[in-house]
Amino acid sequence: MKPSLTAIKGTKDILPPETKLWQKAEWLCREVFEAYGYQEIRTPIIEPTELFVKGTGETTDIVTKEMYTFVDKGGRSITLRPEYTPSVVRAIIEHRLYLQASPLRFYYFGPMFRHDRPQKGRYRQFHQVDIEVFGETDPAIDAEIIEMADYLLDRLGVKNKKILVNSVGCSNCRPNYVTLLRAKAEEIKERLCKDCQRRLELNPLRLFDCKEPGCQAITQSLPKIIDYLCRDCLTHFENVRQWLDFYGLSYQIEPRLVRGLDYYTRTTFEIISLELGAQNALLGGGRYDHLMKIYGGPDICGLGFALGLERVLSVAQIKPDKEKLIYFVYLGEKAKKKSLQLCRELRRQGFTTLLEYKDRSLKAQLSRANKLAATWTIILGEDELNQGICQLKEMTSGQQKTVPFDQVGTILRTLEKDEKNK
RNA sequence: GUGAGUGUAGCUCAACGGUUAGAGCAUCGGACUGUGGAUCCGAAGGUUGGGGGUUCGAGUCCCCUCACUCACCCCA
Repeated sequence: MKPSLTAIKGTKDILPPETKLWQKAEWLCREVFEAYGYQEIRTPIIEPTELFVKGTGETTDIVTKEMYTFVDKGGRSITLRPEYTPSVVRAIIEHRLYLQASPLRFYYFGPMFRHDRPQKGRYRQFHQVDIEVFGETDPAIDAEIIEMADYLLDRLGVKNKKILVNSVGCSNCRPNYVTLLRAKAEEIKERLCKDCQRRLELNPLRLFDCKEPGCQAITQSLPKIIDYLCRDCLTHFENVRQWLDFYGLSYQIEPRLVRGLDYYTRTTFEIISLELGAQNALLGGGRYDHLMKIYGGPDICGLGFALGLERVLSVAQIKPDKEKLIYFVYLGEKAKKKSLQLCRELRRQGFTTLLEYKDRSLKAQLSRANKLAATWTIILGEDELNQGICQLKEMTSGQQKTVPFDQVGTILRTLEKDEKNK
């Protein structure tokens, strides 16, 4: 029978041994980001609702129907963050971080909250890894973060991925294009699906997102934004492409790639998995040149991406590092005491050891050690105790040797070293 | 928010509308009293998601509800 108290819909417990994979993935991300000069930043999970209304966009789906918003005891409207970028921008402005030497490079891990209908690769509480760069206008940085993203996914053992790149223009060229697109689309409105007719009204750019084969064929003929970029945007995009070629990355220009957040300008990109279903974007991001200004900060450009950890982990081929466990097997109260003492010493020397308080047979204890995949067991009974020794058993070979108490640590260290040299 | 599919032991799954709902894996114990992995034996583990209905009889059929899954939508 299902217990009456369960995890909230769209959320889930991450249990061992799966947590090992999370740790490993997080550690790999950290290593890669630090190698590229990023520093960790941590901001609160709850933020003023207005932060997202202003930045993410008043008309976006995220803000209009997916936020976890509540009024706190002080009467303030609080929201569990649905994305991360606005928080970083807020923190930068609040602490005047833009006065430091630019560019600023930050990375971040944490849970995000969106009230979507859960499905494969989509949860209400999900985890993102996020990087942001502020104050760098050079198109080389656009390519650099894409290169870093690609490298990170390689390190995480993600195969069958594809880089999609586009430019969505800027406040100079996009409005003209949108007007043109809307006009052209109006002409063929009848042939579009119902959803697309609605998109046409709200956000014509999203027409290209439609999955109906019919619509995809029709929208092929519609004008594409990359053909209508202003000169600056076009130059920027061409530069980004040159740098991507410089890194030897294979990518696909995807004129259909538009982002769901209002603040994007120029470069947008996604890396998708070819092994996933409908929710196949492993990470997505782009440039947001005016976001800082929207919040009343200085006019400093920014860019970054967010990576969905659940999705990445579902295709990542990573294995947790094997830990060497030393399991204590003891017989009798006196042996237990001595074992605990040894156990404590070994832990202080950096070994991973385990002693369990079950008064079970030697056989059962060894069986347990086996189940836990212990590398060694230390066996201590009356006989050993009287002689001041213990049995050190190497579990894969089954070989066992007698070791005086005061030499256990040294001998284990040599054994470890020997194994490394193999 | 819309649609479809699925809910049986901790996990993976059986059981034509008909005895007391079974098996494998996992757990614990024993065979083997101080030596694990293999094998055999045993134990424990269930309000068949919940509620209502049809029926002599419901895990099975019907309705409601909840949860999960997938898709739409949206996005990481």
